[in-house]
Amino acid sequence: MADAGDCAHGFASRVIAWQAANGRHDLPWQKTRDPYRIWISEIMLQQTQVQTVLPYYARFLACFPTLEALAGAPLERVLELWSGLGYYARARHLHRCAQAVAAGAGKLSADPEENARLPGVGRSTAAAISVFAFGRRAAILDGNVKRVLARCFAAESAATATQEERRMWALAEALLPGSGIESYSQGMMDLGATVCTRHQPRCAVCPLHEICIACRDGRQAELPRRRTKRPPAQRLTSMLLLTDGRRVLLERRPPVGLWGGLLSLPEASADGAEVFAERHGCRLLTSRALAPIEHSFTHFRLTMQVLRCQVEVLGQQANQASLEWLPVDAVAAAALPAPIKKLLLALPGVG
DNA sequence: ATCCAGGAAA
DNA sequence: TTTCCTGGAT
Repeated sequence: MADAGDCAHGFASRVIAWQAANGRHDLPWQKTRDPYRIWISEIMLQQTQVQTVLPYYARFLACFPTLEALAGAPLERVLELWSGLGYYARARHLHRCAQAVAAGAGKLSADPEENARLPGVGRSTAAAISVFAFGRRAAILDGNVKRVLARCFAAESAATATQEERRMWALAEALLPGSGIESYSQGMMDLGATVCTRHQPRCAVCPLHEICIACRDGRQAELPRRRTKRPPAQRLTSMLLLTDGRRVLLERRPPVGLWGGLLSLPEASADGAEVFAERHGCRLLTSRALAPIEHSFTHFRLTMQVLRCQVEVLGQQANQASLEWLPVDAVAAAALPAPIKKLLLALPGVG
C-alpha cells in the first residue's frame, strides 16, 4: 500500500530522510521504549521546551524509576519535583494517572484511544506514547506539528475553532506514512522546533521547502494564523513572609486552581500582620515591605506585595492545618511556585 | 517592559 | 472558551 504522504509529493519520506540526517537522536527519552518513561517525558514536554525539561526529567526518574514508585509516593513529593516547571495540574494528573494504572492493568496501553482517557493525557500525548513506546501508527498534533502543517499546506482558518481543529487532525492523519512512524513523528516535532520556528524559519534547510505553500508565497510570517488576543487583566495580592530566622511560614494552596497543591506565602494584607502573627502563635518584632514582585501568567499579570515579618515564635506550631513552618535550608527543594522560590532564595540568610 | 511558545481540562 | 505557568526572545 502506498504511503498517504506520497500523495503530497513525498511529504512523509522527506521528513523521515531529514530526521535521519538532521533530527535529534540523543534525548534521554529517545533511548528507551519504556512506556512509563515515554509517558513522563510527554507530560513534561506539554507546554514546555526540551531544554527546560531535561534536568526535571532526570531528577524525576531518579526519584520515581517506575510507575509503581510514582503511584506509591505522596502528591507533595511529586509537586516538589515539579516545582518551577509550571502547569502543576500536569503533576496532579500524572500522580492520579499512575495510581489509576497501578490499580488497574498495571501498565500503559499500546492503544492511543485507551490512553487518551487517562488523566492529563489528551489525543496528541496519547498518540505520542503509542508511537514512541509501541511503534503504533497514530497522528501527533502538537504546536510544532500544527505550525509545519499550517505553513506547508497554507491551512486557512475555518469558520470555527472546532472545524479548524478537525481539519488539522484529518490532515495529520492523512499524511502518516505506512512505515517509519517513529522517525516521521520525531521528525515533524524536530522540524517544528528547530527549522519551522515561529519567527525566522530556516526555510533554506527545510526538507519541505520545495512543496511548502507558505515558503513559495512568502507567507511564513502570517501562518499559522494568529490567535485572538485576550485583554490582559491585572491582579494584586498581599502576602506575608513570617520568619523566625531559621524557618518561614508557608501555606498549602487549595488542591486545584492557580499553583494548586503547592506551598506559597500566606495571603494577608500588611494591615493584618500583627493579628495574623498572634493567631499563629507569634509575636511580631519587625516588618518591612519588600519591592513588589511582578509575575505574568497567560491571562493576567500578578503583582505580589510582600511584607517581610521578623517574629518570635511563642506557640509550638501554627494553629491552622494548611500552614507549616519550613526550614530555610529546605526552600530549594520545596514545592514552591517559581517566583516565590526565587524570592525566598534571594533573601539574606535563606539562599 | 512586552511578546510569545506550548496541550489538556473544565 | 477560559484556565492553568515559566523562561526566553525582542
